[in-house]
Amino acid sequence: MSQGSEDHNAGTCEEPVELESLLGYQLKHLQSALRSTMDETLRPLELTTPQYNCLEQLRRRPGASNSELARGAFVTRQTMNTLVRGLQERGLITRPATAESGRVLPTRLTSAGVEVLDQAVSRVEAVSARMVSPLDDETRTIVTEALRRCIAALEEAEDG
Amino acid sequence: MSQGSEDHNAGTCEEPVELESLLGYQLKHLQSALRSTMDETLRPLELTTPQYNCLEQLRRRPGASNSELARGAFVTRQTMNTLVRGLQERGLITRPATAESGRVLPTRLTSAGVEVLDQAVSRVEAVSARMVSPLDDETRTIVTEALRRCIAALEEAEDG
DNA sequence: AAATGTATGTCAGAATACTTACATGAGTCA
DNA sequence: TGACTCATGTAAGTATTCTGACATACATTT
Repeated sequence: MSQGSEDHNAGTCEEPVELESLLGYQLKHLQSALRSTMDETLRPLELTTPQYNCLEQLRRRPGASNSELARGAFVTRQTMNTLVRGLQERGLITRPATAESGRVLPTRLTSAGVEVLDQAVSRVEAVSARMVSPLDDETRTIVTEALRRCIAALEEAEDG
Repeated sequence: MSQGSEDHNAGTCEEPVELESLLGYQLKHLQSALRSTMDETLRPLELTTPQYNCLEQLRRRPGASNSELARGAFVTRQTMNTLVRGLQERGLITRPATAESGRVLPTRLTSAGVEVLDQAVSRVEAVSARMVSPLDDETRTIVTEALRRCIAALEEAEDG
């Protein structure tokens, strides 16, 4: 604390901590590396990482709505909408033109989509395996659980 | 379509693993939450997270080149260039119009930039502290080290 | 039934970041 | 010196994602 604020040139000139020891920095670095590697891996299938995420979500929740997919992929509805359209035009997913009950248009994988997704999954799993290869089982569990707690800590106090 | 390969529904229908147990998923989730929280925290200062990262880099490496900043922030030179211009127009950083020796235009924080950055740093550190608050010191070390190893594993085999 | 609140899908525009491309300066090597 | 390589800065165009806005459909309340 201490906000005498006058004689504290500390704010700027102190070299606070090594970047590499900051979780946020490592997080961003790893995310960047993972994204690059995944894009590279998926390029032969003409899929981007967000597109893959969309298909993957759909595999786990067949018939999901656009908004549901968006929440699961941590993007906005609008972003997911453009994503869905692209995949729809390519024939990888289907979506009814009109809603059955509400406004929800349940989306599903086509057989072509399943085919592409199968290839994508095996590639992505290989990347994922490579990423965690330096960690033993116990460490993986610890890290995953730790990240889960960090997420909760960030989100709990947020109003929305 | 329908090819002989009907009886291997394994590729798609198997529910492979819980999403929450996948490191990549948790990574994305946490990154998303962190980004949102940081943007929210920095909004009163009229700074976005990328802009903050730029200033923060500059604090650690005064006189860094645009390309250097880009690498440190995991964005392209061009992206950092637009970022730098915006901050320059706002008077938070300075950049010589012409290069002294090579083509490098060393960038530095202005006193106004230092002032804003100081406020930003304290806010961001609060967010960061909240994020890691559920972890004890040992776990933080383990997680940070684990992420470092994952980064290395992803990057080592890459030609890029 | 009417009003309200919530969730969805979608359009339009702006912000953001990337890819491609080119020119310039410096270092290396013949 | 000249050719080659590499890194930098920048421009133009594209792609991606967001914010703001609006209409629709259902549930709840009055």
